[in-house]
Amino acid sequence: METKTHNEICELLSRHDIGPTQQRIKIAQVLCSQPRHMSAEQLLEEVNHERACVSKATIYNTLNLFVDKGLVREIIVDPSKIFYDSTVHAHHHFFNEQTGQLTDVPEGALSFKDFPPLPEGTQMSGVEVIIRVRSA
Amino acid sequence: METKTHNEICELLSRHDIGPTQQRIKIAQVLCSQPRHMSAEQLLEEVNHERACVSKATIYNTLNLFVDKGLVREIIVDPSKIFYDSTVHAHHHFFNEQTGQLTDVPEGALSFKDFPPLPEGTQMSGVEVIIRVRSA
DNA sequence: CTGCTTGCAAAGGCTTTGCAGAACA
DNA sequence: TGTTCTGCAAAGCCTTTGCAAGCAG
Repeated sequence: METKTHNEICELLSRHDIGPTQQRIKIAQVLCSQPRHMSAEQLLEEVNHERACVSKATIYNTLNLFVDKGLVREIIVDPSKIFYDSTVHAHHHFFNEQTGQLTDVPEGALSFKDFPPLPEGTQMSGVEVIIRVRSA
Repeated sequence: METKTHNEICELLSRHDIGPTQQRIKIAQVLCSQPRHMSAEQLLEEVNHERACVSKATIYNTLNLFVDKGLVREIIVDPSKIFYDSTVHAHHHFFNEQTGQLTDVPEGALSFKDFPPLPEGTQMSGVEVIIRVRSA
């Protein structure tokens, strides 16, 4: 698996104003080394692959911190759990309802022709397109 | 509030192959008389507005049944609860992250120019566009 | 009568929180 | 040394489930 160096991760964290602790580095290493979509549970499992060393509470605290600081993005597609996406810039997703797999729509493959005006007194904070699929 | 008649609701239910019990009629009356987006909790409150007569379990059972039968649609925008939408045909949503308000994008106001091919071996089951907004 | 439906209470799963101990500057 | 972070356990919230009582045909 392609990974970023320890230094690259630390820079990434400090660029987002996040103090580099061991646990945060470990979590960022797994989630942010490449474009990925993971649930807290998957992340917990992978981070602690060899031996447990990051607790569930820390996983959640850290993910919320990362979201807060704009390092990762929350994707809401499944009522039972949140996915975290290491790709922050605008892009869209396929969601396989049967497998729970979340994958990226290739950049530029989706664009709008008409786009509606926002409701009065609001500003946009993001657009998400979820293309739900199931095995044929 | 504009409502459908008892008979219209019963027809609607039977058209979807749902046996018309008192509780189901009451729930459908609230949710389906006009285009609405409601959480289970909102629905529970409104159905039992005068005096409690539909239990929480029945609300959930009934909503799942309605979704199953295609009478209403689930909207996943908030990790903490599911919204149920009485408008079934394809349309999209504004979601105000601050107020939790979910509103419809007017029909025809949004269209795609480019649309990506689906992943191998899958068929589409739906497309949802969520435009997240916050008060300006 | 027979099968489906309801509703209570309990369980379940994901996430958050409180608080004491650990880590770091 | 003082502040921040971690981690355990417990709590919280939404939703589902088990099961006995109720209703409808």
